[in-house]
Amino acid sequence: MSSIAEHLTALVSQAFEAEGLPRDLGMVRTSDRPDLAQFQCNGAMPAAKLAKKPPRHIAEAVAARLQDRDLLAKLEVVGPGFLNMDVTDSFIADHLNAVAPDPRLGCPSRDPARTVVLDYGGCNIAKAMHVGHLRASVIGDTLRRLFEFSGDKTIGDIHMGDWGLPMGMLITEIKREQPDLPYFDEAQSGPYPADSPVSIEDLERLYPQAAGRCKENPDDLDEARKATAELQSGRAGFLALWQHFFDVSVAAMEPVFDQLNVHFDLWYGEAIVNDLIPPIVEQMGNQGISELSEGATIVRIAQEGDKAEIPPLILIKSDGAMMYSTTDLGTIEHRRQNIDQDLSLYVVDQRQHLHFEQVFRAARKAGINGKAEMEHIGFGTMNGPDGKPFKTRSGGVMKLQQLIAMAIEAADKRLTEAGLAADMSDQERQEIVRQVAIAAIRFADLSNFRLSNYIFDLDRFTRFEGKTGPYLLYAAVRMKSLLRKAKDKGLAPGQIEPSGALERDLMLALARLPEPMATAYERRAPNELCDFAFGLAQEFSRFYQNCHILTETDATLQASRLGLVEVTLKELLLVLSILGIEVPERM
RNA sequence: GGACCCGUAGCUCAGCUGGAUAGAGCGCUGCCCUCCGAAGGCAGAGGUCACAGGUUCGAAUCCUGUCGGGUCCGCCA
Repeated sequence: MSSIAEHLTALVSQAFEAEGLPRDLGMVRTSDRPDLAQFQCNGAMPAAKLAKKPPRHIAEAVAARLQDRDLLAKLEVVGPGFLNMDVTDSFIADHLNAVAPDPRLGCPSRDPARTVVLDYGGCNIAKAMHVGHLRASVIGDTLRRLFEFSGDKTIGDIHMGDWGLPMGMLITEIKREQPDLPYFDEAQSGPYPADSPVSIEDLERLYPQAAGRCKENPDDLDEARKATAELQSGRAGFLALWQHFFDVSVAAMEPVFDQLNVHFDLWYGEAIVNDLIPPIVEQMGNQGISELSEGATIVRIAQEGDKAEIPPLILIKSDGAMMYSTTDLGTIEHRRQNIDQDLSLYVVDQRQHLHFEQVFRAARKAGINGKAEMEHIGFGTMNGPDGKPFKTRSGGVMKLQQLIAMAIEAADKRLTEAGLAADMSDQERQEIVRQVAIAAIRFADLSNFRLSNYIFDLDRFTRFEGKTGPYLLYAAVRMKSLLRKAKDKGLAPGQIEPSGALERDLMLALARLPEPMATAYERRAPNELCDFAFGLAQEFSRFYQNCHILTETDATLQASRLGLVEVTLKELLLVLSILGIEVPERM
């Protein structure tokens, strides 16, 4: 099954080939000028150069080979050599009837399917998630859903920051407050208590406290370094304590990600690759890739063609400790050993672009990535109304939980204003409020192009009017409501029949689905799906406004329109599910 | 100093692998509820696509330069 545009592309490509021209000139796409035609092909213009013939002549020759009247309602050559096409209403209707029962709604599955690891989240143990984690997790989760739908096998990895100096700082800080805990007694090696001696609140308080102390006093810093080294070399008490940090932190993260509909398959962190680091360092030494420079072990990664000199990757600092680049190499090694992966996507702030360039080059140089391609999927920052990075009113870092709470409050207010969800139980209403809030946040974030910075404006995002998540929810709920009412009246959706212009416009919009799906995949650009979902909802509203269904007296037309509503809903729900947006039954 | 990202309507943003009259939302003006959810629809005003060159039959899109904003640049993560 393929889209109408693909179907036309195949035909027009054949015609170009028959004219002795390259096939790919026959690419047909949705017309930029819907007032002139439904579909267009611009291939005659570039062909003119190759064939040294006027583009109009080429377009006319191609057109002459396309006299398939069952398919084309219109075929004309316009302007310098545009090939404009309309397909017949019956072809469009047939296409939709074929696509409607398909769970993929006509979207092809990628062949060959690949195994793709997506690295998003990047949260740190013992530190509350802040707004910066929102984009990583929402974009990453959406790409995971998109790749999975497109036919790939996907693995989402949160890739937590759970190793290194901050852990040593925490250990020494806790020792200061509770020196009698068994974890610090070198004489014993367990078993240790099952319950954590610290809560997430403790950790969030202790970490900044410890960091401040280490900054002030070099002796404290040394102690923290020592504890870090002991942890990393496997001291049992410290490992047991660290495990509590990990568990307590994950337990705090899970509900936040649940609220956001963000899912991870793997809750790995840096700690898991600890043992892989020494062999990698040794290997790179043996390969002659690394070298000593100013006391540090570095990997030079400059390549020919670089516009500027790219600084080397530091594998081991002059004090013997490793850098996060080293850990990232460890992660690549870990994945190569454990996952048969074809591609790794790193959904991380664009500011880290250079870092990933360094890591990828070093990994390729040493061959530790195996067959896996690696790609940094950067994104811009989320700013406050002043255009600067989003902060709380008092100027501090805003926690992700706080932001979600604000969105929920705003959504609640909107629903009250609109008199929605008024007759529902508290529990039901609460869930709808959450769904509206998350739809607002996710849609707002995803509808901007990934690399752009954007301004977080909760008031705007939670509106039901305009290009917002709540508007899409409204549109989908209205469809559900309509189908419910029809069912109550004993009406069932039927075959979609060719009918009026409004129906045709909606059908054409529906038939386009594979295009944004493919573009979003190729460019790793969820905003393509947002644009499509919004355009579809608008097209539906137009149809809904003007084509009444429940009062329609022509039974065939009525069943056809109901069928159209049903497919529209299916398609909208599919796209929204990829965006991680849930739609309530009513609101 | 060097590199990367960005500059499009009053505001917030799409469009950028070259194509016809540059789009959307908000805001603004005027219409449309005896009818399925008006949280909607229709019509309209509003843009020298930062600026200057270049390539091309054709440039918001590609190239060069200038100006303006952001970011990054070996021992933090």
